[in-house]
Amino acid sequence: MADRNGKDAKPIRTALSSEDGIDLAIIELLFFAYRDFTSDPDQILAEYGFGRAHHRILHFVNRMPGLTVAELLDVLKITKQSLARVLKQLIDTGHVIQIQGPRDRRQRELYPTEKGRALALDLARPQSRRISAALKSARTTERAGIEQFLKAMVNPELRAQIDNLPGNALRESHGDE
Amino acid sequence: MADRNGKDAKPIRTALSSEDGIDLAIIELLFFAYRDFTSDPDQILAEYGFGRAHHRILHFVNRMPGLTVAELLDVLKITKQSLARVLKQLIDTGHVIQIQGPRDRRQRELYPTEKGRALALDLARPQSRRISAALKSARTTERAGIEQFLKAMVNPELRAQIDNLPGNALRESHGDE
DNA sequence: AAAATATGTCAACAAGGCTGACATAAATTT
DNA sequence: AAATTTATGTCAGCCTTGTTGACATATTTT
Repeated sequence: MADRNGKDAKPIRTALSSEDGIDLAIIELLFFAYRDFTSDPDQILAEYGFGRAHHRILHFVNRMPGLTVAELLDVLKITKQSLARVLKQLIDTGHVIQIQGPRDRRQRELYPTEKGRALALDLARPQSRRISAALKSARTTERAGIEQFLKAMVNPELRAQIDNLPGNALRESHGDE
Repeated sequence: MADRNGKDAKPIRTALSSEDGIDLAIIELLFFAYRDFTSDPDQILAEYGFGRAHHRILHFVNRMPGLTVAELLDVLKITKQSLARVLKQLIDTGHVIQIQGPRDRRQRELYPTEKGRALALDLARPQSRRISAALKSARTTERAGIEQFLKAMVNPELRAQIDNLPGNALRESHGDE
């Protein structure tokens, strides 16, 4: 009757390692790399009382000006109620503006203001600098290999989200087209 | 008096692109890659009523068995109150156990149980599979280049956290030593 | 005219961060 | 031996950002 719920079990004292064929090195590298990659903009955002949610919205509104609320929801994969709260703050602070859709007047097209564009750039700059430095330090100037690897990490059915962004030369052959 | 707080400003209709020398391609690839990289374990965790916080704790307890609460806090960079809530659940469910430190009896050494080790492996497996597939698809079998890039993305002063993990052959020369 | 769609909004809830305050046991310092 | 510091635990409350469900409005489609 001991060990009813798994308590009072024995401790495992050996470290998990690459024994079971798990690629721990890259799993952990992705964790640490992403943690620090996001820390740069996080600091700037805090000055504005913003968070990562604001960053994501601001980034995609800048990358796809005029996208509708529904389109933004689709990229971010969150609910409209979640979006509304954060988007409202970006609108109230004059970083984003809404314009009634020209063909369908129910839609709200989202655009950055100059202020919003400037902030998006401020947030992107340290990330870009970090990437640039990392690319240099990786002796193998294998930028292409790194891009291919990262893209291949994305779910196949969602890779279109990448291809649909403007000026992304990173398109694979799609059979025809 | 118009434009008091940045509202009623003009919309910018041009998309942000690689104009200002910002590396948008890799910024976005990291975002999408990490989003999907974490989605695999997230699904499994949901079955247990766990979240990403549980995953992080479980991972590092498995990778550094016997580490103390203070050491874990240092790796995760969260407060002990945040840790306590989640760690308690892992202990109550028999995934992690605490053992009084042998030299310093104030310390609590954290160990995975068999159950905890099994779950950690279940969570790591799909991530490892995704990485393996991505490495294959990146024609350039430049694993080393990718590892170097990711490591170079981490804050220099925090790279020791990577080096201190067991069985990580990814050590740079540190001058002497 | 009726139904469907795009958006907004209200209310309530949860996870997982945070801070501040205080308690305990054990180690260290005086 | 006494006082202080350290490692940990815990209580209470707050914030952000996600969730669901319900309902309102304007506009487009059927």
